[in-house]
Amino acid sequence: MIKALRGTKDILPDEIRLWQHIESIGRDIFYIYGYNEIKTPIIEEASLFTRSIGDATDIVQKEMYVFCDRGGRNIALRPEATASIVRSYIENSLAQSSRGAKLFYIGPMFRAERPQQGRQRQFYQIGLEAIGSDNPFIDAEVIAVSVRFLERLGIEKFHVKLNSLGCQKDKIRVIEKHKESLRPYVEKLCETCKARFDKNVLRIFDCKEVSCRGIVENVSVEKTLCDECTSHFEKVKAGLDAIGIQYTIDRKIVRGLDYYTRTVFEITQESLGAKDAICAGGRYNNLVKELGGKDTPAIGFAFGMERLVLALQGTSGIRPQLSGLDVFVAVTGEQLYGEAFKLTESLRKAGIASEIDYDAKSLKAQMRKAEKLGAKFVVILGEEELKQGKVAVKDMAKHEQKEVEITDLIAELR
RNA sequence: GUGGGUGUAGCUCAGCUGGAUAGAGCACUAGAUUGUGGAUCUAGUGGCCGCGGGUUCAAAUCCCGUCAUCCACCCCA
Repeated sequence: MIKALRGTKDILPDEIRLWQHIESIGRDIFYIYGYNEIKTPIIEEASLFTRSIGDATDIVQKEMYVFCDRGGRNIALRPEATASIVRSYIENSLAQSSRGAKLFYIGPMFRAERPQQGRQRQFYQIGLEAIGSDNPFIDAEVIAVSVRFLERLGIEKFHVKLNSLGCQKDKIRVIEKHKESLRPYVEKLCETCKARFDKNVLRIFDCKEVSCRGIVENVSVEKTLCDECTSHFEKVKAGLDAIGIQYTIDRKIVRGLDYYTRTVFEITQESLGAKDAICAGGRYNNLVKELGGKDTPAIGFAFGMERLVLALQGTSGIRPQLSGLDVFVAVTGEQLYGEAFKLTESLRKAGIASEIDYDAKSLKAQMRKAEKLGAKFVVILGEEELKQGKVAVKDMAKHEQKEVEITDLIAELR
């Protein structure tokens, strides 16, 4: 038997209502804040991601699906959307668009990770990007959108963590500084932190090993950002304060993608387990230029759809049901299916959601099926009534039944 | 990539110190007097016991391998 690939899954009709619910609330809130939807291809030239995310990162080195197509091109399944959107922004000159470059997206991403709760190899993200401004109000606005989105969904117990990585110069300086101060202790660090020393020093400060924590505490963390970045960060905080968005400053928020600068943030949610980040994002002021566009600042975030679904299932919030059926058409005998077929078609043509079971045996079985499908009405075709041009219409909720002229049926059901 | 847990009916699971036709609940199908739903009762369908190998007179049960899955690490939404 062929099964779905590791880390991929089917989203079945029962669950998909929840997905649609999330997407529709997302679309609403994003439009309210002035964002427009964009769909970019799932496949891109692999170099787009090695250049944007960083060719030393795990995402690119170990987790990206890369293959050669028949033309010998080096293709990647996108591991995230920001790079694609920036590529599209440059390629389509969206800077010139009157709609501006506030964009949102919903779609699948691919990373060859080991699956666990809230982590799939094909997973879905819903996110947005605001390209074109470095104004700290935009940072505050973008964070506000993500918070309002969660509020509208009815998800509770989430927590905004905020940090600033500073500009490119700050980042390099901070990394060098940390390496310098940690260098004497490298041998005492745990194995993963030894690897982190070269790859991602900042993460050492987030290590759970007791020994590493001890070392880290003794290393002085001085003022790390330049004046401009400090002031920018202060304004972002002031913006959030002004509109009542709660957050905490967390110096450990580092983000794994190379392109982040200045503001970075993460939203965690309690019911998610180890993968508790439901949303993450930040500024990427150098990316547009790096991918060949004009020097343009930008900021964005992404939510993990699977994690939104988990959080929503963990909340006592709304659970959308499969939409009910208007009418179930039942017959009292096999020979009536011809009439029933025509009648059902006329109902559907009139926009009334109708179902019929051509293989049902007894009327009882058909009634049961109507009940299961959640039909509001059952239209019963009986031999006697049909001779007079009538059918029986049963209101399932009221347990009432009456005879109706076929010619009046559609009006009756509306 | 690393570690641990788990693979038995569509779903949740029992059975596992080897022993005869592999079980329950839910779900599904049908029946409980004539052409009428939800409740109840009755019956029925449905299993290569994940896959491959080994030990044994005998394997769902023990051993090895493999795949899948879950949780955690790494990393990350």
